[in-house]
Amino acid sequence: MANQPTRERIVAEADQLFYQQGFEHTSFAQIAEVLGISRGNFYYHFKTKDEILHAVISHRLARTDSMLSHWELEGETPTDRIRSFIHILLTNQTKITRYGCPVGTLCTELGKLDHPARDNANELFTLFRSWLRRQFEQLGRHADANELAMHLLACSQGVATLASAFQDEKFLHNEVNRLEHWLTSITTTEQQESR
Amino acid sequence: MANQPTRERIVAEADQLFYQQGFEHTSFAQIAEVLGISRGNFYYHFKTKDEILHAVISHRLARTDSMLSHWELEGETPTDRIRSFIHILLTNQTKITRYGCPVGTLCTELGKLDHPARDNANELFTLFRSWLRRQFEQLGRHADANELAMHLLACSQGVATLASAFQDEKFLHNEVNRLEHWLTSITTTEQQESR
DNA sequence: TATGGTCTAGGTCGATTGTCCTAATATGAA
DNA sequence: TTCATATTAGGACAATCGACCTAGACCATA
Repeated sequence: MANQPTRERIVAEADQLFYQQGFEHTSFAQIAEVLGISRGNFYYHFKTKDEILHAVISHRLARTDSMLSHWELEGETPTDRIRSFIHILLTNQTKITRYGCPVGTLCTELGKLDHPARDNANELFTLFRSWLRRQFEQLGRHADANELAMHLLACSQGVATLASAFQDEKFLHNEVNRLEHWLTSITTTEQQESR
Repeated sequence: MANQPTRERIVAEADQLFYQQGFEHTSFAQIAEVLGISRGNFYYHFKTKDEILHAVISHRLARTDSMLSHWELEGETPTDRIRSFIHILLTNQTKITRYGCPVGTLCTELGKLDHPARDNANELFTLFRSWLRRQFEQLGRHADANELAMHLLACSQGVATLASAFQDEKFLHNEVNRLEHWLTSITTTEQQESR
């Protein structure tokens, strides 16, 4: 049977390093060195680097999926749930300020590399997008739910990029406040319209 | 004397390839092949790859600076000038949909590589930021000019990232319309407040 | 025609990359 | 214990990377 610990350790470390240094810039030698295992050992668990990338993306997809489900159970109203999304910017503010958004930077890199796993990585975006769209629909915004979801996704994406470039956590907080106000205005507008 | 054409051709081609494929993923061999010159010829004009990167960034800085000056002369009101900024998303929509924002993707990559030229590349952001801040100040928004500039920068940044990930030009147009409405609301709000 | 500086071509270097191979070790069932 | 399987270690491979070097072509001026 597969030795899960080692395989999982590889995926977990590759996940971190791909995020912090980028996929291409991270080598087998480095992952092996950090984990304290030999380079050759890799090819028992993964035959190619792309296989590791695929495993990392799958891992992220699963983790994201469970996080969204958790938000679904935790938040009482759609507004609360959308707020949960906005607040990942605060939860991960240190890492985001250093390395940007894990989803956006990976998709951008794979896009430039014209890598086959690009569509796979984009699924991460789609996961958030579909979830957010559903929340906006539950808010009564059936007509423009998709547009609102994409807008919120784009905003948080830009916030992460600039916060990372300027290493500015204060800016990040400002934009989170702005997004919260926007979310409130969306909600109240909807309530007014639905009356 | 220096043979400017060859050096300029190297910078121009490296500029394109760094944008389309990323800095690290672009090799000397490829640039040389595209230009039809020998690899060794590079090292007469540039001693290291970082020198080429530096030249590319300087080239972009100069071009951006002249573009901003042009907008300054062309636009009659601050609102018109800010609109010019928003409209680069339309002007370069094809490239942005394919490769994302040239500034954002470069800064993100250099950040992950922990490259010394990172601060240099961030100057591109600062150039836009300062220019936008000045426009908002001329709009009377002295208190939050910097915040508004950062916000607009972040929005267009996020739009470029998502338009690239989803290869969606329609979304890009939607967001440009949204930004234009936002700009109008900013202007009218200011006029109301200043009365 | 000479001369000296500018520019180019092509080969070579060590280091690193992803990949592969084989031998050794660990593990667990018979 | 015995043996098959699962797992690991470490060396070797070709390819590619950035970098360097040298010989020669080009070109202007004297």
